[in-house]
Amino acid sequence: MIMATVRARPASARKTRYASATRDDLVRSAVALFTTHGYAGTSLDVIAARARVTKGALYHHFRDKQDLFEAAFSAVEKKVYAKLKKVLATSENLWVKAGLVVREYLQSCLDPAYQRIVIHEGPVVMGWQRWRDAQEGLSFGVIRDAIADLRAAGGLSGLPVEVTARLVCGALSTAATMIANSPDPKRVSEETEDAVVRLLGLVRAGAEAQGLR
Amino acid sequence: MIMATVRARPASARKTRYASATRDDLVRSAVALFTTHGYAGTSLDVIAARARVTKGALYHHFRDKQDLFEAAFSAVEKKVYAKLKKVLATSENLWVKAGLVVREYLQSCLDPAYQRIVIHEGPVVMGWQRWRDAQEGLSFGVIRDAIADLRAAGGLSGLPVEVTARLVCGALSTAATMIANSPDPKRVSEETEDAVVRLLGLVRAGAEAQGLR
DNA sequence: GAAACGAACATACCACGGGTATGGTGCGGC
DNA sequence: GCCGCACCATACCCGTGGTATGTTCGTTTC
Repeated sequence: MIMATVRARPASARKTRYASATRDDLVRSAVALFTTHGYAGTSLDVIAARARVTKGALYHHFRDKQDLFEAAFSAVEKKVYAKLKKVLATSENLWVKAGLVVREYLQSCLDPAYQRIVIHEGPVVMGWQRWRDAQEGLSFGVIRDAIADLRAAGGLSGLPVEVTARLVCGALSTAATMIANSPDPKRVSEETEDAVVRLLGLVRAGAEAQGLR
Repeated sequence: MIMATVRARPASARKTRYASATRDDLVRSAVALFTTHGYAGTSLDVIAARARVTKGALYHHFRDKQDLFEAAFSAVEKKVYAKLKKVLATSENLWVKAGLVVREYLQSCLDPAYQRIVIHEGPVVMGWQRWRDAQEGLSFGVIRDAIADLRAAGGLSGLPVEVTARLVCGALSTAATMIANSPDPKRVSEETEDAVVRLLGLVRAGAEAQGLR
């Protein structure tokens, strides 16, 4: 029984020392499957199969299913973070910049992966505390900083920054969910942006009127 | 082998024809366990045991685990709905009433059961669409109506009601989650209410300033 | 009034999926 | 050249959702 080297690997046997590549494959596979079928609806065997490995490899790189989920979470979050950071680099008027960040974040929230993994299943799978901490230095940090700038510039007298940022994020993610699940995303999207811009305008008008008095 | 009537029932054998009571027991048990251990972390056997029955009884009253979850969801939602309805019955100034509703909803969101079952796990377990529909006639309906009144009264020029209501709910539920998971709920709660009231004030000021022009 | 019927459960069993224990293989270090 | 470890596959265990079937007892029907 010689049969040479053709072991019954999941196909296209990877040689060796490609550990990080394997890890990335697993994360990509997890992101795709968690996005379409959810955390509970995706088995580890299927994730591993899509990455052309077995559960053994998976458990070599990750402690458990939750650990893999967190890796997928981070991967998705980092992309959005990069986009927001780029928008924030433009040096316009603070209020204008706030509008841009809001617009960009709304757009990011439309990504199915971000929506399901980060917004919806994140707090359930990871637990809210851990979910919050994981976002601290990423997309949420950007939004919080924007609001802090706004406050420092004089508007928003005495508004607690952290809390307000959370409120804004909550509202926006809800909005994005609404858009994504709408039968007519185009229309709802415009309506939502309109509403957000209007509200932002009202707050600005209120802040200025109050500031003048 | 006579042994009389003493069957090995899960203790305290219920006679018969107490079907609705059994159902309620199961729902109460589910609410309690889902609240503390989450949907995935709670087995049907444990739920049944707490209700002093077996899985057989559970599957007689509910199609599957998800069906039981929805029953628990409805039970929790109805309580909050009743409270909101009561607050809305007071006939004060519309803006004052809006403030009261916001305050009451925030308070309701602090209930661990409402927080975990309705806000967090609801959309994940039931799917967002179904979750949205299930809330339509309950707590969300109350908030949407309040905003509709506000708009009809002249303020909030041309704001889309449905969308705005979703934004408000999203922000408030996020706020409540933040409060509940804070190491110092008392302080964060006050801070949050302060922020919400301030923002509401800003919007009102903006609306009035804009309305005067 | 007893036989038939069905609601309201209990019991026994299966399949699937997360997790573990163990085995194998090739590369780097000495 | 052999040792050890990273890297991964295979085999297995067990908790859990779901199903199929059995059992009891009140209600109905003739």
